[in-house]
Amino acid sequence: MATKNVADQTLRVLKDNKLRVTPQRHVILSYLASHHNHPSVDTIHAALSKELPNLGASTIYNTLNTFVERGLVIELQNGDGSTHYDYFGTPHYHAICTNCGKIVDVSYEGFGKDEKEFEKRTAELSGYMISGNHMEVYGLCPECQVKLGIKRP
Amino acid sequence: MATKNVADQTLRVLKDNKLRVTPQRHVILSYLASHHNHPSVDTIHAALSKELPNLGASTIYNTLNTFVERGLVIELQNGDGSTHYDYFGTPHYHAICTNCGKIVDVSYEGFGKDEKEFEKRTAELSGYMISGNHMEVYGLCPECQVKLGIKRP
DNA sequence: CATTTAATTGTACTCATTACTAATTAAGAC
DNA sequence: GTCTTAATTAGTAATGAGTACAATTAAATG
Repeated sequence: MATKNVADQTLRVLKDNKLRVTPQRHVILSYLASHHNHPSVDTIHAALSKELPNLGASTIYNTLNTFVERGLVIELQNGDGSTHYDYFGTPHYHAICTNCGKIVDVSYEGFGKDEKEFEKRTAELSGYMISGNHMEVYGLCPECQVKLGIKRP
Repeated sequence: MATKNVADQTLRVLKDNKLRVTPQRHVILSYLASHHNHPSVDTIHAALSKELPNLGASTIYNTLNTFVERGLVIELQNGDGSTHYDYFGTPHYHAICTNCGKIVDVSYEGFGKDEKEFEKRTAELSGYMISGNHMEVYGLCPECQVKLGIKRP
């Protein structure tokens, strides 16, 4: 059994979600699935304009909003004024640098279980019918600690 | 020992943070400390314009940004396009309704401890020097579940 | 293929937030 | 209390992310 490439995988994801398969959607989702750089709309636009020269910014907004509605992708704010996007393959959360805005994925064995437990507890406490969560941790990334001359205790 | 009122408490908070005490800052912080409605800049402006008729929107933005920098207040997005603010008295997190945007505070015995543990683990995994976090859970609030005719399992 | 229905695009627009500047004011020294 | 000065405020203009809209294009279905 050969390993599926990203294009095949994302094609299947689109079909499974009953989304009409357009080159734009396919390319955007493939970009998100193969990069872990938490791009903004601008970043995506710049990266894909070689592949699809007529790709419009409004299409990217539309497409990403559709993906977010289906839960394929999540939105992140890092304080630079624009929204960043992340394809949500395996359970993880984010550490965001308060100095340079860098976002990294964090996970550990059992995070998925902890997360479910947290959602269940929240449902009991609040009465909300939970559909998802964001966990973000803020701080200085290793590079900025060096750059700012900060010693770790 | 008499219980301090909100105005006295917030005055102390401003002084402790070495912030110059202005009526604007005092009134805005008192509003946040005595309301748990997670207001936007507009909401605050509308609520305080009786008390301070000349209060400018830019002052509210400046003031809130100052408070956020000092960690007195945190920012929240509920998807309506504007930023909401919350005075951070005791450790808690937020449940946000994906239908109406309502934000409620959630906490439980031991949440503060869990939170610290989570930050410590994140520091070890990512190398970040942690200064804070946001935990948010999304779902339908009880009112919207009824409104949308959804049965809870 | 032909039809139907949805997606894309570009432009115009909205509106939250920031930048900038002149006028005002809080805090501390005398 | 008055003075000094450095910070804050308020108003307006500017920015820029994101949305609305209408015409065009393209995917799905049979």
